[in-house]
Amino acid sequence: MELSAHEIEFRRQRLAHLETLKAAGHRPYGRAFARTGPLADVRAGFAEGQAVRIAGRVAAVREMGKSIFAHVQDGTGKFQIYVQKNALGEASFAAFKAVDLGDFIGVEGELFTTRTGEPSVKVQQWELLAKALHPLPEKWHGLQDTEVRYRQRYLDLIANPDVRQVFNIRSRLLSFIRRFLEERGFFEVETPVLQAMAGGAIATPFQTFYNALGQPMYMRIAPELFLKRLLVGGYDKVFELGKNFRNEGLDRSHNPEFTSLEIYEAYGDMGTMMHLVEDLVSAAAQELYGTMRVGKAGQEPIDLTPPWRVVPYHDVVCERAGADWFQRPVAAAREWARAQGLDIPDNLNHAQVTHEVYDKLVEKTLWQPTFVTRLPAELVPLAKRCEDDPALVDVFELVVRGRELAPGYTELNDPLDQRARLAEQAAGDAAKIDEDFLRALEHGMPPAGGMGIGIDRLVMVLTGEESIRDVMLFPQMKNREPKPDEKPPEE
RNA sequence: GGAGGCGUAGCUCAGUUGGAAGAGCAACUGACUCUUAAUCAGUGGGUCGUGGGUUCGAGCCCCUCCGCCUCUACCA
Repeated sequence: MELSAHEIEFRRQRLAHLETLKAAGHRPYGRAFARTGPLADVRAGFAEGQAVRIAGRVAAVREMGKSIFAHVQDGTGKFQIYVQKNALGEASFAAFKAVDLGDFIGVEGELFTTRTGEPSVKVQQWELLAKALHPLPEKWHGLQDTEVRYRQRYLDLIANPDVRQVFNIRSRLLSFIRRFLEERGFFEVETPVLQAMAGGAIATPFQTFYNALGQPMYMRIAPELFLKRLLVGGYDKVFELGKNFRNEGLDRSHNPEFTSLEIYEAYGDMGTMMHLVEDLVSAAAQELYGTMRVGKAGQEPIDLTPPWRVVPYHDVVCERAGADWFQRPVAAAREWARAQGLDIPDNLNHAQVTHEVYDKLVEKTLWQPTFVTRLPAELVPLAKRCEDDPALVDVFELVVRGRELAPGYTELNDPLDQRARLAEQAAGDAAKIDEDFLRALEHGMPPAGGMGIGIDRLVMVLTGEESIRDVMLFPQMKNREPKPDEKPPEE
């Protein structure tokens, strides 16, 4: 990339400072530095006059002639240091003036409190740990440009402390989920991401090629079919926490690569799963926030206190479209839907019109956690039919903030029905039927409840973030096309 | 895929009717031994996303392309 005159000048200055520091005996990029502890711990254990060693990135410098105040920042917070000429000596103090914003330094000194009451370190010795050759983003407004924030997330993390909070929550959530499930006897497993056939959901997979085997491969779109093989194999309670990949568009609730939690429990059903997810999510909120009411200030809070509302698909559609909805002729249904502003082609049958109504008019109004149950069978090929109505399946969709958060099923364990429904879905293309999975089912899979929950969307619910990109450290971004006269240099 | 918005200094942003490219922070020089958005004085820094067009003259108007954001569509 071409550098502007300003960038060239900036780099020249920083390299000159680096030379100054080297001449003063500093290593430009240091080795391990034994710290008293992270900055938050030093602050928590503050004792006047105590000797400490701390390290971090220089986040602010205020020079005042023969003394300098600065802040260093690490993963836990910031801490002020006080650098005095008569404490360091002429040479060391002069060298410190070549320290730039963004550099990493380690200091040794003693704790004291300034006149304004700020805990600080009076520096006796310091060393350079790493020189930064680029400027930090502006300190007051932070880094606003969304593109830079996502493409260079490290700058976002340095400049915008709130961003770090979101990812701390995400990390603690994952840890909590593992603890919660393990305490209940679930076993964490890992199943293939690279698959010869991508099943378990309806989605376009990413395709790749395995050279050694000479065969096409796919990135998984769901772990479901492998987890069910484990039920066949005798694992009663399993879960997998991992990435799925779907070759689709991206928007603020979809990233092509996303994290899901899938859970299966033998001898259970969808009701088992409803209780489990209710307990899991409400306990997570309690653990992470100390309350079950979550969301950003200014948003309508989400109340995760159990029990959550349970409503059949039939009823929730009738609430919006009228009690006689399912008795109306399809033409009348289409007409009503169009009057509501939906785009309904003439070839949609009644069930399809109903689903449009649910998708476009109902789901987005379900703000507080709601289990929508008893969905039409054709929407869900891997779930068991309801005992009292074979046209419906025994599933729930958990909807929060108008968005689907988690589906759960009473899993289909009848291999003959499963074959028929996969065949219907494959529409005559035998290559799309996972025979290996069907063979496993034919060996007998215990009745089971299963569910999947989108971790990214769960983090969105908990943190109140509106975009999936704000809960993923490195969201998918489009490549910037190099200009024709600016080909990457060959090396 | 479609519609709209945005792209100006390292960062955050102004830029009037088409008429000499600006501010704050950051940087540099100097002063200052309790500052914390330090202060004060001074200096440097621009391919106005890209390529073309209209015009005497374009940051501004028109077209192409690139990227980001929002909506929409596809997709569960």
